[in-house]
Amino acid sequence: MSEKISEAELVVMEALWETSPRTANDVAEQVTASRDWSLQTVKTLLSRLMAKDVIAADQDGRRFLYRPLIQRDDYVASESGRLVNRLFGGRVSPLVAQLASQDQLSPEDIAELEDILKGLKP
Amino acid sequence: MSEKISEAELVVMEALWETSPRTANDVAEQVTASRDWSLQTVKTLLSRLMAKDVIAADQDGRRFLYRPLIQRDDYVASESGRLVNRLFGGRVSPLVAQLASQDQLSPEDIAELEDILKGLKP
DNA sequence: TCGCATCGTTTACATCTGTAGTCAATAGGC
DNA sequence: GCCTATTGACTACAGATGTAAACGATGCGA
Repeated sequence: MSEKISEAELVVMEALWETSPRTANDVAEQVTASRDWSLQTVKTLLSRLMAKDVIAADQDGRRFLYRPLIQRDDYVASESGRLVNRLFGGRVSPLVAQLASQDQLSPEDIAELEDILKGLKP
Repeated sequence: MSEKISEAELVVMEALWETSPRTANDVAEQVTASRDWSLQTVKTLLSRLMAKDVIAADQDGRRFLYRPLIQRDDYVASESGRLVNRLFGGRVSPLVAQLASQDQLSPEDIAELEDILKGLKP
């Protein structure tokens, strides 16, 4: 569901998922802390996200307050699913095996994975 | 390491990872089984992959035999890592939790995950 | 009330991507 | 030896993306 969110647009979405509703300036301020973008760039990205119907804006006097229309969880789920399908034929365990072999699994990850599995087993 | 591989280019890479070295026609034949592309399109994608230095071609008479320069495992590892970093702050378990909550975990996945964890525990 | 600061909107432009046609070299058949 | 089919190279072009300047409305302070 909903159009593809590009890399740059995602940065803006993250800001909105973190706090919303908020103004364009407010978003830009947070975003430019990590990316060296101009205010105009952030505004363009907000427009494009509006066009893609993944955010909405409510007028507040002369400005707009932007808020996400899709949940981060939903986005993350669909992206994760896409990756698993694209690279692992839809199987999750090869992905984890891959990450494990890269030492990307922290002890906390391991403990939490055990809990997850326990929860799925009963 | 190495340039970004686009979605369409990845389809061609998959064909080369599966069998290589092979000719452009050979690749195209396999690829067009799943995508409705012309031979020219596949050749263009091969050129771009060459430009990105992720494949190489060895002359064989009047034609070329193409082969990957990067391993599928390496690509998959870096893409997986990118996703985990981008969406889960580098933590793997939230990703699995996410997939689990979407019922994307098959019983085989669960069994294999248990094995993976067992292997990491001793 | 008048100019300026502030927003959002429109326009711009280079690059990347998807998709493919055309061209030029060349090798093999007749 | 000449024509044709094959093959890689070059060119094309529309849409997406990254990045941003210019423009236009409008409300606020003087």
